[in-house]
Amino acid sequence: MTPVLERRNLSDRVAERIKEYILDHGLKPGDRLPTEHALADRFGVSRISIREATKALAFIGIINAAPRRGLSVGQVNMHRVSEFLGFHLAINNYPPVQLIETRIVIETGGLPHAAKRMASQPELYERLCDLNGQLRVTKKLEAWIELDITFHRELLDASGLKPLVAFNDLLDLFFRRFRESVKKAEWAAGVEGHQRLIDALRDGELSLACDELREHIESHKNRV
Amino acid sequence: MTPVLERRNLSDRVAERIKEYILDHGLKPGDRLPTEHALADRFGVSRISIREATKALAFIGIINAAPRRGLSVGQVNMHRVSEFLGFHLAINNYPPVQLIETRIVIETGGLPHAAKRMASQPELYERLCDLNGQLRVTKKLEAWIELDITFHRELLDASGLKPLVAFNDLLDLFFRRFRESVKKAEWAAGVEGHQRLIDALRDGELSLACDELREHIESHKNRV
DNA sequence: ACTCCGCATATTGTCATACAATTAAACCCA
DNA sequence: TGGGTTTAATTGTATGACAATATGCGGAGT
Repeated sequence: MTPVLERRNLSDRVAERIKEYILDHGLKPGDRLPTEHALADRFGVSRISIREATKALAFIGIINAAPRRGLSVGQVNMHRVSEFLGFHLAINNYPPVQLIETRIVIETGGLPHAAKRMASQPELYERLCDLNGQLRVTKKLEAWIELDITFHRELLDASGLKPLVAFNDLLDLFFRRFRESVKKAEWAAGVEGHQRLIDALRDGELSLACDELREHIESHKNRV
Repeated sequence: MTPVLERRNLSDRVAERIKEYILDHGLKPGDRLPTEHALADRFGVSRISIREATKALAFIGIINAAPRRGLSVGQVNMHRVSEFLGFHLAINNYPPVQLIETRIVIETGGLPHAAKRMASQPELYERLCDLNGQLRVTKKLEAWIELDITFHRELLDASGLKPLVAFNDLLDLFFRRFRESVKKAEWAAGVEGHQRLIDALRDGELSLACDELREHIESHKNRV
């Protein structure tokens, strides 16, 4: 039926067609797609090509595949994207200082929005305070790192700017290794820094909060 | 040989192993990988699984595949990722206001660094000035949009923060459609805004530059 | 000896087929 | 009607085969 598409990898073209199919039919995340066999018939290619295309799409979360449930539209997984981009950055070796500076831009950039929202939603402060409380009593390095990441993520999430959160997820890949060299004494300092930061945010002391956060992130500079 | 990895899609695990292989061997873009058969032997899986994994990786540009040349490490194709992020947007619809605010954060966040570098590298100013000059005399909308994107890219690039530039490239995808609704009268205003912005940057008037840029980007808000 | 043409060969691209694993749905029986 | 069991549909993985194609080697011609 399909009169031989152009050149290029067949599976790439198939992936393109599948995306078109989703958009043309107005499918939303969770909606189901035809089976692999049906798609193979529809596009006039073998199941192999369909699978290579769906695998590629599934890899980044555009679609999900499960035995017996078939294919369905997925929510694109930002974390997955972060992994790839992280890989990209890893092999390109961006200088750590640039990563740190970028992180400062992203995180402090979210603060004004977070402050605004916090003024009308006190539970944002509560949440961050609670997280920092957990951080304060955590003894194991690994758990501490996870919590620290969560704290920074929630802090940025409080800005309400989802794309910014996605970018931050990405940068986190690199900071994991920095975090692993954190010293015991620095934990406490970090926790106190967090506290001053969110208190300043709550009180509307925006520039103070920015300074605090910048200093907090810059402490990584010593370790590069 | 490999004693049955964990659960999960075999091809996902293979993709993971391939990424590890690249990192462990310190391969750079352009370096060649083993052939599909060799990888199949190495990982103890069939060629199908290797192909599904390599297809997924190739889809976003982590590796390249060509007949007779074999597999090689690629540069992650920002355009490819953008495409897929754009698809994400088409399905999930981030509120345009969030995108605009995110963009303001990214671009104004680069300004302090740009100002610092511009003080010691006057050619950065020259370059931007030249670009804006071209912008001033461009008559066709399409060319104007391309130039405008280039201007903003170079502006951010002047900050020296490559990761920030990468993020901005992602956001650009979303702004293309806004730009297409630009009115003739607004072109001129945009060009003058650019000029005031870079002049302020050159003069070290940082907060003035930030205000100018914020206002410039916020002008998109009217069009959503 | 040097150049250029052609061919063998290695590698990805695509296909057909088969079976395993899983699970959602249908069905049967009490 | 309810619950357990069977069935069937769908993805997951493997094997084998052939096509297409570019690369590098070798041979022929000058």
